[in-house]
Amino acid sequence: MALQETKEPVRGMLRNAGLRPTRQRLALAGILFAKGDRHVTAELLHEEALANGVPVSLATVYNTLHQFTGAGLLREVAVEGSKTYFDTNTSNHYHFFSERDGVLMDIPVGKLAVDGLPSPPAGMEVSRIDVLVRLVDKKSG
Amino acid sequence: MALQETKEPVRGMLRNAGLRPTRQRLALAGILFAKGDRHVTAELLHEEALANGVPVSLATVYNTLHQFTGAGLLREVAVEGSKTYFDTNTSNHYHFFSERDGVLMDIPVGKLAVDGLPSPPAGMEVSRIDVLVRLVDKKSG
DNA sequence: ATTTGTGCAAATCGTTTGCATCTGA
DNA sequence: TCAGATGCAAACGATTTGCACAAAT
Repeated sequence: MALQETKEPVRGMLRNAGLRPTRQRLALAGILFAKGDRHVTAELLHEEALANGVPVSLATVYNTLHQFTGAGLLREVAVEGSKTYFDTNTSNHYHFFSERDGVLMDIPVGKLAVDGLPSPPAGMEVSRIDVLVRLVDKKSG
Repeated sequence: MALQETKEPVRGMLRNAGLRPTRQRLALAGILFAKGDRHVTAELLHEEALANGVPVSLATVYNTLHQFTGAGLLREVAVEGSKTYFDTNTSNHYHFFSERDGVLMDIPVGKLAVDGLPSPPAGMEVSRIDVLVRLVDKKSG
C-alpha cells in the first residue's frame, strides 16, 4: 500500500475530479499543489514543468489548467488584459497584485470584507466578488 | 464666443491633457464623454465611431484610448482574459459585471466599502482597489 | 515648416484548435 | 480495445507597431 506517497493524494484528487491521472496531469498537479497556494500563468507553469524534466506542451498546459478549473481545483483571477492567472486557492479570498513585477499574493482570509453591496439588477445574482488591491513601489520621499 | 457649444469643452479637455485636438480625438471624446459614464471596449468604440460617420481606424482607437488613459481621462478595468474595458468614470468606484452579456455597470459610489485591508508588503503602497461583482442569471427555480 | 497624429497592413502575444499519434483503464 | 489525452503546428482574436501620408500648430 505504501506506494510513492507524494503522488498518491494527487492521483486521488484527479480521480475525484473525473480526470484520468495521466503522466502530464500528475506532474502539473504535483507542481501546482505541492507547496501551498500558488498563482501561475500557463507560461510560467509550462517553464516550471520543463525545468522539472516534464516535457509537456504548452497546449496541454492550457488544457490542463482549464480542466482543473472546471473541476474546481483552480480558480481564474482577472488581473489585466492579456495574461490569465490561475490560483490554487479556490476558497473565497482576495488578492494583492504587484504592478512592478506582476506577482499575485493572497490577502489573508477574513481580514478583508466588502460591505454595503447594493442588490444586483433584477433577474441576476452575485456569483462571485473579486477584489484586487493593486500595489506599486512606495515612492521614497 | 458662442461656438459649437458641444465640442468646446471636449477641446479644452484635450488641451489640458496635452493632446492635440484632432478630428478623430474630438469625435471619440465626444462619443465617450457625451452621455454620462460609459464602459467601452476598443472594438465597441470603433464601431460606434463608424456608425456616427467618423471613419477612424481601429489602431487609432487603441492609441486614443491609451492616450486618454495616460492623461487620466479614462480608467482601464480588468475583467477577464482577452478584452480590455475602458471606463469614463475615473473616480474611485466599483463594478458589476454581467457574465451573461459582458456588460459592465458602475456600483453607486459610497454604497460599497472595503474594510480590513491589511498593510501592503514593505516598500509598496496601494495604488488602487478594484472590486468586481460578477453576476449571473438567477436560476429560476 | 515642423511636429504630431493617422491609417493600413503586417507583426506580435496569449490562447485555442484540428488532427494524427499515443496511452491508461 | 478504444475512449480519452497529448503534441505539434496552424489558426485565432485582441492588441501593437512600422512606415508613408495627412493634418495641426
